[in-house]
Amino acid sequence: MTGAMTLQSVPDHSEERRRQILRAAMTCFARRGFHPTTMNDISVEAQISVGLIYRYFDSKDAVITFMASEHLDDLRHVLEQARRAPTLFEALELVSIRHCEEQPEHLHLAFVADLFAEAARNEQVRVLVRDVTQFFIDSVTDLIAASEEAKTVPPGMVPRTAAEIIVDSTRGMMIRAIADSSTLTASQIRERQLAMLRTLWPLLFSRSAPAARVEQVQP
Amino acid sequence: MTGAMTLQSVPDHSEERRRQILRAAMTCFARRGFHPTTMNDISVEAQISVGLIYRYFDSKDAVITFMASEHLDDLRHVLEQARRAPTLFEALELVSIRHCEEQPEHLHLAFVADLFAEAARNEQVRVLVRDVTQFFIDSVTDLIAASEEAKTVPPGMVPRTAAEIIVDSTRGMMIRAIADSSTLTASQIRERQLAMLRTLWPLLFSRSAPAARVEQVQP
Amino acid sequence: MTGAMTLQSVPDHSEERRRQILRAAMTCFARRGFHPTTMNDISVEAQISVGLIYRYFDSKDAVITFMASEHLDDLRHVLEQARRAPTLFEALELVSIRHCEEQPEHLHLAFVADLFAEAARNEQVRVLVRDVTQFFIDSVTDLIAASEEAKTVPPGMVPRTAAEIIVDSTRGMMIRAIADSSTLTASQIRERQLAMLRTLWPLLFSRSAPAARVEQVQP
Amino acid sequence: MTGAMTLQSVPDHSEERRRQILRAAMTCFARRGFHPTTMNDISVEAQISVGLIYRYFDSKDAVITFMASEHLDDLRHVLEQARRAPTLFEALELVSIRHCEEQPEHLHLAFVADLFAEAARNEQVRVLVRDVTQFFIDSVTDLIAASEEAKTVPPGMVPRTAAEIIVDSTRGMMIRAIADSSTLTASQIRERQLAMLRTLWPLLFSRSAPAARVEQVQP
DNA sequence: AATGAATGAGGCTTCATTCAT
DNA sequence: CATGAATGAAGCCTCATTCAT
Repeated sequence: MTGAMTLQSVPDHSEERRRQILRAAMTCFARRGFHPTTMNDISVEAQISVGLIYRYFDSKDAVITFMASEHLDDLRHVLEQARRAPTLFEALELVSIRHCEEQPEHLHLAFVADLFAEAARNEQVRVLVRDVTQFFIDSVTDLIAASEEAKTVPPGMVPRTAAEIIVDSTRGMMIRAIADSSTLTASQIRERQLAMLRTLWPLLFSRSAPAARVEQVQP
Repeated sequence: MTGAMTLQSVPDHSEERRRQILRAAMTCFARRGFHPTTMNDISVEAQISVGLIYRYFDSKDAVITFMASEHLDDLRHVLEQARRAPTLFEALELVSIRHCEEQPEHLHLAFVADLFAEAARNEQVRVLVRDVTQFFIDSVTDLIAASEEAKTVPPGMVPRTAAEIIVDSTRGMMIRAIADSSTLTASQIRERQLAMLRTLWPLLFSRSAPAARVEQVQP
Repeated sequence: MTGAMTLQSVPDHSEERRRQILRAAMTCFARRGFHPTTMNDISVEAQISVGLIYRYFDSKDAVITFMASEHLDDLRHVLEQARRAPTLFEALELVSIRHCEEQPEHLHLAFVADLFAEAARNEQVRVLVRDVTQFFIDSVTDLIAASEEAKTVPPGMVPRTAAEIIVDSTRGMMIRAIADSSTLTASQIRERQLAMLRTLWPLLFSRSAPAARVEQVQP
Repeated sequence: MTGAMTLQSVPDHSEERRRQILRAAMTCFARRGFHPTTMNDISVEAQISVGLIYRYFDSKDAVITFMASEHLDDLRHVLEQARRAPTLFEALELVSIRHCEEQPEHLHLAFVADLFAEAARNEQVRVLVRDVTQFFIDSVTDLIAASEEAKTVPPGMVPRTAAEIIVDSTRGMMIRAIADSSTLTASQIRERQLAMLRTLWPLLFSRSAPAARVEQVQP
């Protein structure tokens, strides 16, 4: 039995270390951003030596890239949950709130903002961000298409368009949240996010009538 | 007289140099981001010596901060124009398209993304971004409030809320554009931006009448 | 009995390990040289852990120094054989070819070159190289002095001088072999070495008679 | 006139710096070898900052490679002189003695040994060493072929073979000199080098007769 | 005896900034 | 005003060595 434990705990420990490093890196990245964060910062935060980080990651860039791919995994997880939500609204609530929600300790808004900035210059990260975004929109599109509400959308509004509006405005608001982060608390920001969703909701889904009007606007 | 000329031409020339440096910096920042851009990169781009940059700016950070404030000025200028647009739609078009429009050569998306990322850690930049955002929303709110369309919004939709939706989704879409920048051209991105505005438009404003007006907006 | 076995097998096993490490180190050194070879490289090559190397050697430098002294032992061994060779030519052939002969896989030219370079700065290694060289020349001198051929050398040619010429040109050619190692195969290099010896031979020894002897040497 | 001086001294100064760095590097390399020498060592020796070295050389490896190519240039220069020597003996004397002669301050034997060791692992250096060697042998071959002495060589001895023997034994002796450098002075080493040449000389060139003998040795 | 995770000093290199010309 | 050579702190990464297991 001890043998079994050992067999299990050896890779376990290794994985634990990896996570410890990633957690420390996230803390640092959230605090100062990718580029200004030094490998030493991370090692201090993780309470290990610099050299040890290189046993688990090839380079600083590898840490960033790995962290970005973790972000994609997180998102997948959230959307998995969303798919199981009883109503579309609850599903979207989960998605738009959880998307950039806080880590145990702090919002990783800063991390996500850095990720986007990094995407502008790092091909690998750009592809990741594109995948995340694509997956995000696709999933929300599916959620909408499968829902009751999709049956009563305004004319011209297709699930994908609605999904894009939701995803984009969520992200735009997130950016806004960064600027407001020293004035607003995390829960206030979350509340605001929610409020926007509640406002968009009836515009996107409920309704039946104003077809004529819209027709003219969209040539 | 030489003295007078000098007195007059120096600040003139000085301001020109300043702009030359800023233009070069923007090109570099758009290309590689703040942190990876070196002072040397800028000096080469501006075709001057490194030392000269320090005659006009205290430090690299000062260049970044100054550039951020320029961004605010640009925005003010755009909103000034928007205010003079004949219709709300045209005004919003100006605002949401021009917001992240291209430099002579390329979109400065990367610069804006970096600005947001920087906002997460640099108090000075954060305040600037907050101001930009605030000013942006306020202006759009004013535009809406002053327009004909505001009279026919859906129930519960106030000008400020509509403004927030427009601003946020514009920004969210801009982020999306970064990830897609290697796949899409600048004009395709601009077109997409425009399409979203056209979709949001009837949702936000039309509820009953002003069809005629809108007709004219869409030639 | 177990005790006896342990007492007997431990040093045995220990010596085996030592050799295993040295063999691995030689392979690495031959491949990349002293300095670029890491302790990890050696441990991987020897299929043991890094830590274990330190049970057998105090430091990386100790491995190098020990290996250098092994080189001296090898040489002693070769010269021992040479002394038992039937003719001087065969003896010299052994000496000048075997000197830098191949490991199972490849010439350890690189190792020897590193050894010489190291000699220029490491007193311990320098002394070793001096001893090797001295021993080498002395042995060849003895071989010559004891041979038939020594009786018919050109005027002014003493055994030691002939030995020096042989040793030096052998080494010089070895250096040349390094530069040619990507163009020539190990056996081509060996053949070249041999050809030089055949050329030097009549210059150094023949002056009058022992044709018959020589005939036999070259089958 | 001052202008002319300035125009001349600007590139001059740059070249001077380059040489200053190379001189310092050579001192360090001769003292401790390539790998153990740090960029900091070189900067201290050259009495400049580390960063400045990178203004003149791309990397540490570039310094080494450049230095190696300088070695080739030196050799060319020596052979140029040799070609103008009144007799073959004097020419060879120049070549075999000067080849590894001292810098203003010290023998760069250690540098050359390191060069050979480096050749075993660095393609670029290997090619350089090959070129140096080739050029060396070719030049000596030409010297011999053009000389009076070439008319009276022992049968079977062609200029190229004689050149190879001279070059190889010179190099082998140089290696030997490293091991003896703490026991012998530079001039003693030079004298020994010269003595060997004097011994080889009559073997290689003078002569007429012993054709029959040699014939049998070389099947 | 054996492992290999962990350490941390130290190497190479970059780059913001200064300053003599 | 303008240059760009020069500086040196600081970052990333490697690797000899140690030590708990």
